[in-house]
Amino acid sequence: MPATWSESVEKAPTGGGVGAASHASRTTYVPPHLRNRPPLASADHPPSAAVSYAGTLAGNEPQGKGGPVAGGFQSYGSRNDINGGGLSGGGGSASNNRNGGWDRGREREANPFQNDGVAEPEFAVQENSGINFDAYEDIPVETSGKDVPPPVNTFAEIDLGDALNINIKRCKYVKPTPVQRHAIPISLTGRDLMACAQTGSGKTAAFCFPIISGIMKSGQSAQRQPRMPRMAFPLALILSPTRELSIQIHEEARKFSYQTCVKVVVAYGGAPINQQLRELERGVDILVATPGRLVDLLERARVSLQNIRYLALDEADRMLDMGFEPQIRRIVQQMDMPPPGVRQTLLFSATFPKEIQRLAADFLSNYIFLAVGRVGSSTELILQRIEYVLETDKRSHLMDLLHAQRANGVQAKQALTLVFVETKKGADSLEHWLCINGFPATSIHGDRTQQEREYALRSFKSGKTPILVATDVAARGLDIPHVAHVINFDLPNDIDDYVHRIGRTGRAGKTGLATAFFNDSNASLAKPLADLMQESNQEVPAWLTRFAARSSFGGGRNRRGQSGGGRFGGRDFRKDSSYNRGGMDMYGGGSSMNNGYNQSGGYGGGYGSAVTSAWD
DNA sequence: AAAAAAG
Repeated sequence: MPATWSESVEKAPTGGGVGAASHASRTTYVPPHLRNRPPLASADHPPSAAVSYAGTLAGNEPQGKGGPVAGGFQSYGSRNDINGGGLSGGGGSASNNRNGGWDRGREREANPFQNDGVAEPEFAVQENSGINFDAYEDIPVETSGKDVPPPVNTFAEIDLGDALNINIKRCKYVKPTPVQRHAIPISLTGRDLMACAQTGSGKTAAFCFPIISGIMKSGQSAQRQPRMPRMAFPLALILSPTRELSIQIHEEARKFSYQTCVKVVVAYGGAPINQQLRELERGVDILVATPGRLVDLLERARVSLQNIRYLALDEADRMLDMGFEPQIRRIVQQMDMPPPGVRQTLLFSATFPKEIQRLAADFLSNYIFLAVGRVGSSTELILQRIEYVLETDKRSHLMDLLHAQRANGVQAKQALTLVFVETKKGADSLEHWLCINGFPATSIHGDRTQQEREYALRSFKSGKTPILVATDVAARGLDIPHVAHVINFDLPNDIDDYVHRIGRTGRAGKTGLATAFFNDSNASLAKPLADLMQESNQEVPAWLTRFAARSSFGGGRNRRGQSGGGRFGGRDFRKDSSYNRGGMDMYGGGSSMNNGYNQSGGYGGGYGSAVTSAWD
């Protein structure tokens, strides 16, 4: 067994250990994001790949192609009506209720961009500038549903409004990513949407832009009910499964809505509620929240959902799984929220099992299904290694991996390592063990105080504590730049969780490494894991294949098999006849399947042959 | 059996 990942990385150019060999065999394939990328400094990309692309890299800086963008933003120069609608047109009734006038409110608004690049000076590289957005054209996209609006190619084509366009520019978004190209026009026409999408390519923006734009154009921001001055009436609700993810979405949304009339507030548990209540009292258009705290706020009658026009569920499959479903139903169906068809509902996730799609249909009306991306273009950025490690050997094996990383020297600071364990107790004890052995580690899990959780995440992100031990609280959605290595110290039981965990690395077009410790207790994962690896062009160890054959022999089920390949969720469950009995028209209209079904042209057809994404 | 989400 090759001792370390760094060893295999060093050998990668010539083909060395197992990992390197598997990688070398794939050198001809260049993921779409990386085509035409400028040469990469190998130090920034410890785990592989950079070398392989050197031959095809041309000095083609994406931002140099600013033509369409510059033109796009300027073309909005005459569209004062959009901003005017929000700021002055609606100002009399809406914005004046807050802080005595919109200009005063604006003066007070903290600049959400000011910490960009300051908090992490050593990570000065612009995340976006390395991505060739044009190359995204190759990603397969599938849409279905009635009357799907065509995608756009530039932000300029979309009527988002001046203020939002300026913020898009501030975010250095040059061009819409595939999910944005498709989801934004769909959302702007008011249609409900179920999107299998990739956060790394701008998922948050894909649902935030239409919401912000829609609120601005309506000129109804931050309305208050004079009779109930202490009750907040948000126009949009964004729910997410963890507090940290809600915080992250809030930070993003604040950037997008900077210097607009749109007010974004976040509410989550573990933090003092009084400050959140004060924020809500000052007016809120978009409420980002975790379910528990929102229920609390609803019970206290401090929030009413009666004005909700937009509902977005991030990590929607998680939000609708067993643990969350009752709470979500309570919020969405049993309070005062307008029903489907009145409000607009947007569901986003990378993984969307058919069972969950069926549940989700309860919340949607005549929706469009959208799937973006596939195995070959994302997961291949992550080198997956599975090692057979007995429970008793895990710590010393982990120590070997970390020692090797440390030996890499200076770059080790940037090579953040995220270690997933199964239990909160396990996280605590592993963190403690790492620390007493001289490794700068911290941990995040649900038994730590919210203060500790946020501090741990900050400390990790900044590189101060380059090792983070985490439970699944950190598995989904969190965008942590510079995670070079994800170690599944304990493998999860659900292959979806594995996909989300390893997706914390290899983001924004960078490469990543994912190592997992496998032993007999993970037998049930063998088959789905081997299948997933095969689908993403990873080298599957022979012993794992044997394990998979053995464990699936006894009738071990996995979702991949059930869903007919394509655990990515790349198919609309409405097309599956077993979910569509008796000729019932699941599309919600009078049209036939043929009319209702729309393959977006030019993408070379389906990819039902098992598609997954390591991005969210 | 465990994690997450209210206090």
